[in-house]
Amino acid sequence: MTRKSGDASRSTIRDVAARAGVSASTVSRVLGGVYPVSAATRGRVMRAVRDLDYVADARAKAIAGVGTPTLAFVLEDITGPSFAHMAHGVEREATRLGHLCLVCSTEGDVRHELEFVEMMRAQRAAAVILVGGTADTPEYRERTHRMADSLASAGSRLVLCGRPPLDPGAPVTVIEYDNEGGAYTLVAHVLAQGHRRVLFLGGRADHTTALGRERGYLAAHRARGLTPDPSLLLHGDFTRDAGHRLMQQALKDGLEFTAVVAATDMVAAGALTALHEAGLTVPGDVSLAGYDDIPFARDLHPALTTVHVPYEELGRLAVRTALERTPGAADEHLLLGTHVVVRDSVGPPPSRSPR
Amino acid sequence: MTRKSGDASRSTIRDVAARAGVSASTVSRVLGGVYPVSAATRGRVMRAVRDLDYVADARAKAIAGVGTPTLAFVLEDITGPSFAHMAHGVEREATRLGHLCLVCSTEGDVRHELEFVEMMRAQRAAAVILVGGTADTPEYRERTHRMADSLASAGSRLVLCGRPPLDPGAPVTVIEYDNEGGAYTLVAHVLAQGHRRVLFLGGRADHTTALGRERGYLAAHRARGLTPDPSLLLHGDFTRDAGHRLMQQALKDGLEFTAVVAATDMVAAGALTALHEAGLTVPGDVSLAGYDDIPFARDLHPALTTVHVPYEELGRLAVRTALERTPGAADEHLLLGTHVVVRDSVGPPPSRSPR
DNA sequence: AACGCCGTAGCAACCGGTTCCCATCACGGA
DNA sequence: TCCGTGATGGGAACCGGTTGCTACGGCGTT
Repeated sequence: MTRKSGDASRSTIRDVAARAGVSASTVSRVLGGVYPVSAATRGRVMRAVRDLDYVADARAKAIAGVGTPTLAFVLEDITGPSFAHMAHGVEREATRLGHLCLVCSTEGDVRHELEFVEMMRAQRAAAVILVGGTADTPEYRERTHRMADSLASAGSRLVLCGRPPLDPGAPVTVIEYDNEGGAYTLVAHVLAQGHRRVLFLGGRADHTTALGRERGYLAAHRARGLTPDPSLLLHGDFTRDAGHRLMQQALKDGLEFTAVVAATDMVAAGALTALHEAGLTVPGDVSLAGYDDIPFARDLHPALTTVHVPYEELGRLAVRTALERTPGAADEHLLLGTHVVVRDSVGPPPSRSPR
Repeated sequence: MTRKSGDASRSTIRDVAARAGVSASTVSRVLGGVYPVSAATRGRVMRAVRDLDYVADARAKAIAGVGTPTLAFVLEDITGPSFAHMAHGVEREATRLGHLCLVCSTEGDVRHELEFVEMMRAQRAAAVILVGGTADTPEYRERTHRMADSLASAGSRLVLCGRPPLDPGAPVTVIEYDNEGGAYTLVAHVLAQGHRRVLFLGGRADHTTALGRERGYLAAHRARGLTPDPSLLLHGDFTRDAGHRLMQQALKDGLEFTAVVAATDMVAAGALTALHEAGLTVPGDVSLAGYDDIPFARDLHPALTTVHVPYEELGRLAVRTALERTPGAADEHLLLGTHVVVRDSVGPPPSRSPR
C-alpha cells in the first residue's frame, strides 16, 4: 500500500489542478460528477486526487452553497438514559438524511444554552433541537421565542423536544410526549390495586416534566374521588441519588404510604435501594413505580412497573419534522403517546396497617 | 422588546456595512475588536448589527482561518452508559476549550466509520476521537493506520480511546484504561472468597474490551495455580439481553459454577435477573460481579460488586491530550487505572456442593 | 470543402468573511 | 505656517471552493 508521508499542509483544489495539468474548475467538475468531462481528463484528475489524498474543504463548499448541512442538538446532560436514547434517535435520523450532527450539553445553564444557539446560528445549522423539560416561566417563553425568531431569520429552525411549547406565533416545531396521560394511567393502575396513600417522588418542583407527571398523579386521584395528601408530594431532582435521599428521608420522617410513584426510573432505582436498606420488601410492604422505561428497569428487583416513552422515536421525529418541513407550512405540534408497562413492583397494599 | 420580523435571508457583512455607511472591512474590524475604530463608527456599526440581527457566518470565518475549531467523536452507540459518560467528558472538555463537537454513531459498521472519518477530514476537524473496543485484526490496524495518516496529512489528529493501539509509527494518540488489570483484581477478589468455578460471561469473542477482561480472568486464576475450565467462558455481546439469555442458557445446560463475572455491568444486570428468575439468591447461591461501575450498579439487588472505570475522565483526557499536543511531539499513549468497588454481590460460595 | 454543432475546458465572478497595504485627515510641534 | 505623525477607514487580494459564460477544436453533414 502507498502511504502518503505526512504532507502536513492540506492540499487545495488548485494543487490538484496543477498536478493534473488542468484548471481548478475542471477538477471541481470531475469531483462534482455531473458535468461532462472526457475520460482522459477525468483519469488524470482522479490520479492527482489520489496522489495528494485530496478532500475538498467542506467549509468552503458550504459557503458556496453545496455543503453537507448540519443540525444541532442541545441537551442538559447526555448521561441520563432517556436523553441518551433521544440523542441516538436524533443522530441516526440526521445521518440517514445526510446531515452532520453537533452536540452541546448545557449542564442546565441558560447562558450556555443561549451561547450555543447563537453559535449554531453562525454555523447556519439547518435546525436546532432543544431537548428536555425546563421551568416554564414567562422568562423562558420570552427567551425561547427570541431564539426561535432569531434562528428563523437566519433560515434555521428551532425544535422543542419534550420541552414546553411557546405562545402561538413563534416559528417553532414542538414534539412532546404525554407526561400527564402516562402518569394518569400509571397512578390509576396503582390506585386500582387498593392503595390510598401514594407517595409521589418528584423531580424538580418547577420542571415541566415533573409537573406534567404530577398533574397525572392528581388527576388519577380525582377521577376516583380521592384528594391526595399534599405532604405526599416530594421534590428533588432526577438522579438516582435524589431518589435514594428522598426515600430515606421519607422513611425517617415516618411518612405513611403504601406505594411510591417516582418521577423517573432513575429516581425509582434510588428509592428502591433505600427501601431495601430499610428492610422493606417491594411490592410486599410497599409498591413502587417509575417513568421512562429505561432498559435497566426490568433488571431491578422486583422488575419495575413503569411508563414507556418512545424516546428514540421522539428524537427521530424531531429531526424529520424539522428537516422535511416546507418553509411556508404551519408550525407542527406533535404529541406522542406513552403506555404503562406492568411488571412486578406494584401489588396490592399490605393487609396490615400501612407503615 | 423589538422582534425582528422574519427577515428570511440572513444578512451579510456587506449589508451591515451599507446600513452603517462604512466598508465591510470596518465592520469586520469592529466585530473583531482589536483594530482601533473610532467610537462613533463603532456605534453606527453596532447599531446596524443589532438592527439586522447579524451574526458572521462561521463557515466563512473558518475558511479565512479564524473559525471555532471542531472536534469529532465517533462511537458505536451512544445508548450504552459507559459510552454516554465518555461522550459527556468529551463534550465538556471540548466546549471548555472552545471547540464544537460533532457526533456520529457507526452502529458497528466499519463503512460508516470510514465515511465519517472522511467527512471529518473534509470538515478540517482538529481531532477525531474513535471510541470503544473492536476486533483487533491486521485489517483493523491497516485501515486505522491509513485513517491516522490521512487525518495527519490534513492537519488533524486521530485519537483512539479505549481502542486497541496501532503499530508504532502511526500518528495517533491512544488513551486506554486497564481492562486486564481491573479484571485481574476483581477475579482475584472472587477467588479469594473461595470460589473455584467462576463463569465468565463475556462480550463479543474477538472484541478487545472483552478479551482484555478475559485475560485478567485467566491471569488471576493462574496466579493461584488454577486453570479455569474453558467451558466456563461464554460469549455474546454487551447488552443486558445478552447477559440474560446467556445466563438462562448456562442454567439450563446445567453448567456448574458458584460465581459469575460479567464482561460489563449491563451483562451482569441481565444475568442477575436470569438468576433471580431461576430462584437463585445472590450472593447466597451464586456470586456475581460486573465491570464499568455504571451508576445503576448500586441499585441492583444486591448492589453489584464491579470495577470502576473513569469513563468521563477518559473522554476529557482524550480531547485535552489531542488538542494541547505540540505538533512535533512524540505520540502519547496513556493508560488509566481502574479499581474494584466492593459491594454486596460477591460472597463465599455455598457450603453445599455447587449447583 | 465549407458549415455548424456539440463536447470539453478555462476565465472570471461569486459565496462571506479577513487582513495587508495604503490614502486621508486632524493634530501637535518646530 | 508647514510638516511629520498617528489614528482611521477603504480598496483589493485572499481563503477554497462552485458555476455561468465563453472559446476552441473536432466531427458529421450537405
